[in-house]
Formats: sequence, C-alpha cells, structure tokens
Amino acid sequence: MFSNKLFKKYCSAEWLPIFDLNKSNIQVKAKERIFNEGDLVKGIYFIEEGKVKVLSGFNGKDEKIIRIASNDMILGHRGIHYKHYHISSEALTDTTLTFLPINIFLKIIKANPNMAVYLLDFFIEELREAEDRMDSLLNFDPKKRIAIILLKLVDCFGFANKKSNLLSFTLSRADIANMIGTTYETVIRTLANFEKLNYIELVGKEIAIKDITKLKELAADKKVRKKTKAKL
Amino acid sequence: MFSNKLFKKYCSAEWLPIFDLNKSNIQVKAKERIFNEGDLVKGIYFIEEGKVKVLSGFNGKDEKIIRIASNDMILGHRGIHYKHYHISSEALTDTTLTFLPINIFLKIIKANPNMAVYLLDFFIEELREAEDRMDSLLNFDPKKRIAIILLKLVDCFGFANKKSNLLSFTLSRADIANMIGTTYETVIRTLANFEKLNYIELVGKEIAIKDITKLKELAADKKVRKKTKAKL
DNA sequence: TTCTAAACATGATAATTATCACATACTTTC
DNA sequence: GAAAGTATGTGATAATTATCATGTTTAGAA
Repeated sequence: MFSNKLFKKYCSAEWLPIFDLNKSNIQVKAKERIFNEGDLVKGIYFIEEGKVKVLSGFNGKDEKIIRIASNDMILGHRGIHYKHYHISSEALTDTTLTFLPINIFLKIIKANPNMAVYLLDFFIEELREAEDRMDSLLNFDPKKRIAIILLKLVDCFGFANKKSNLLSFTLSRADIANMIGTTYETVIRTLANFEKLNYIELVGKEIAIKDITKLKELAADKKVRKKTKAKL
Repeated sequence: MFSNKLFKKYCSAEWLPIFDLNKSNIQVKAKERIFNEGDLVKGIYFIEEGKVKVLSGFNGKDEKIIRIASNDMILGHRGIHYKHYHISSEALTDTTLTFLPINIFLKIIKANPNMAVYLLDFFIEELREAEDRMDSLLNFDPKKRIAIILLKLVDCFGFANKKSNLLSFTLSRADIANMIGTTYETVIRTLANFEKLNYIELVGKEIAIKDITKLKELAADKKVRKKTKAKL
C-alpha cells in the first residue's frame, strides 16, 4: 500500500507544502483510460477512491490484465525509470485520483530518505505479488486459477456489505479471462460449474461466494505429478 | 543490473570501508542451494560469476523457476522487507558470490540517498521483467513460450564463443518446463519440432540456435481471436 | 421506447497438451 | 567399472481447453 496519506507521513515538514502545491485532483469515469501504453510519463497517480485495471497489449483485442488496483494504491510508478509507459490503465469504476508531476515526486524522494526506503518496501511487496501471480500461472490450470481470482476479488474488493456474501465488485467474464490467460467461454463454464458445486452463486452478472473454504482448497491444490522417477 | 561495482559507485567514500569490512566471499558448486524458502534472511548476495535459478515451491517436486540470474545481479534483495525468504535459490553452475549482512546493507542505503534511488530503478526494472514474463504466460501457448525462453537464454547467457551459435549454457528440459508451466515431455517434443524446422540444432543436451529470426517471429506472434464480435 | 452493441451463455467439434508407459543415454557414486 | 539414479526421448491415449456457431440477456444510445 502506498497512499497519499502515507506519502505525506514520510514527507518532511518542509516538503509537505510543495506536495500540496503541486498535486492535482483527477476524476475519471468507469471505462475511461488514465494513461495509455506509449504515453509520455507525466507523473504519478494516487488512487483516492475507485478501482482500476492495469493492462498490457495495444490494439484493444489482445489486452491482458497485469494487475488490479484500488483505494490507497499508486499507478504509473514505473514512470520513475521510464520516459514512456509500457502499460495502460483504465478505470473499472468511477475513480478519484491525486496526481503529482514526476519531477516533484523524484525531488521529494531524493530529499526524504525515509520515503525512499518506504518506497523500496512498497516495490518489494509489488514484486512479491507479481511473483505470486506468476507462480499461480505456472502451477495451476484455468479452473484453479479462477478459484484464485475469486479469492483475490474477495481480498481486494470485499463484499457488498457485512451481511452479504456478494462481491462488492465483479470483473466481467472477459476481464477475468484476461487476468488468467484463458477464454471467456472457459470462465463462464467454470463459474457455472462452481455454482453447480455450490461454491458460488451467480446473481445476474454478479458473484456471491457461498463456500470460501472449498475455493481455498481448490486454490491450494497444486498438481504434483504422480511419477516420481524423474525428479521433475 | 545491480553489481558489487555499481553498489560501490553509489556508496559514499566514508561508507566504502564499511562495505569492504563486512562483505564476505562465498563459493557454491552447481546444484547447491544458496538459500531456501523459509530460511531466515541474513543478507544480500551479489553474483560475481555464475548462473543461478530462483525458484518457488517447497517439496522438490513442484518447483517452478521464477527467474534466472547471472553475473552482476543480486539475490535475496527482497529480504530488505521480509524476515524469511519465501523463495529459494540454487546455483546452476559453480558460482562466486559476495555476501553482505542485511543490517549493513540497510544502513548503507539509508545513509546514501543516491543508492536508494538507484535501487528503486533496479526494482522497477525487475518489476517490468516480471510483468513481461507474466504477459508471455498470459498470451502464448507452450510452443511459443519455448521460443521465448530460447531467446531469453541467448540474451542472458549468450553463445559459447563468437563463432559459435551454441548456447553457452543450456537449461535442462525439466528446468525449461518449470519456467514456462509445461511438462518436460512437451519441451522435448517442441525442441525436436524446432530442430525439424531448422530453427535450432540439438547437440546432445546442448542447443544451437540456427534461425533466430524465425524464433523471434514465433515469439512475437500473439494469438488474436478471429472473432471480433465481442471485443474481448 | 426501440434499436444496437456488448456481455453472457451453451453446445459441438477440433486441437493441444498432459499423462502414462517404456526405452535409452548419460553421470555420479561406490 | 558396475550399479543406481537422473536426464532425455518417443509413442499411445485421455483429458482439457480453444474455437466456432449461435442464441439470449442486459445495458446504453438514439
């Protein structure tokens, strides 16, 4: 997590007004792009409120979702290193962002050692998540990956309200497919299958989680080959 | 890249002797572990000379390769944030490492702002690589992923000598399978197929690249669904 | 409201890959 | 150098998933 507030926390008193002076507020509607692959890096975005997908792939048809982000996360942080974005980001819901120009951001980092160290921690966490996802792509078949995604959605977005088991936000079938490298038909069939098994319930396009334990079992069950002759 | 030398470059004069005083030299033989998942993080490793694989998965049988690293790269850097490693690393060849205790490493980072910023850059680069690999897992079938790995091996390890097109280091079929989430049989068959197509030549267990252009073509050819009705 | 496009859904079929079984070659160890 | 274990290689088969076709529902625009 790396929010506006945390950023301020690691910012020394003298630099705070500089942050406030240079930041700006951005509103994007659902399905609007925040930045596009190839765009010049102008700054960094803090998600104040909303849900965003970060995706690779240019021509609309072969987009793949690299990660999803919501409140109190940052976007475009790789612009620290690059002149141009090599990924795009698109709002999933109406979203409020705080924007900070990249040169100001860099100045503040360099002047605040604690901030730099905190950012390092943040990146390490991001790396870990990327590796975890890679691991799931390497180890699991589509069915299990869908179970993993459902758990991630619970974790990331939570339920509509405390009494409900309805996900507060449901990715489209196509978006789920693009997160796990399968087709939307497979997602649809697998969700139907999960419903039959009573793991979930489909309420229109929305998804309600009925048996999170079973989903976790599925998600944890790495296939290990019976054959033990050749170690791998 | 983040080498011993670069580390020194971003280290101020007063801190250099502290680095030299605390570093130690480690030699590991091929197939030896450098650290294991679950081990207490003791420090950070600079690869001086050698090749290493970083892997996830505990019980030997379901290991998956997260990344491969060679000269002038670092290992165990996520220990900055965590108490225990959640991945393992194993030498692919006899390897020489420089080791620096984590507390010294952290002190040096905090005292040298330029170093912290350089490290940030390094992590961003790592993130990008992780995302690129994720993208290839999402977009390509095993055959194309193998082409991508072959190109990566060329890029990472190069050829045996300037005149030769023989890879200077060949991962085992099982290791390749574990990098791309397939079985070693599929790797073997695909390599045989590539040989038939004259893209590569198999010299015992080694691989010689005969037509890098064709491999690149394969590796670039993302499958896009014919069907354009539903955008995704 | 009606029209249109996007998203969801399902069946049939083809293609791909995993799995299993077995054979051979190469390495390491005793 | 024999034995044991590991790595490579190949064929047959089963299982899974992608693809294609087609229909229905939903959401948004005119």
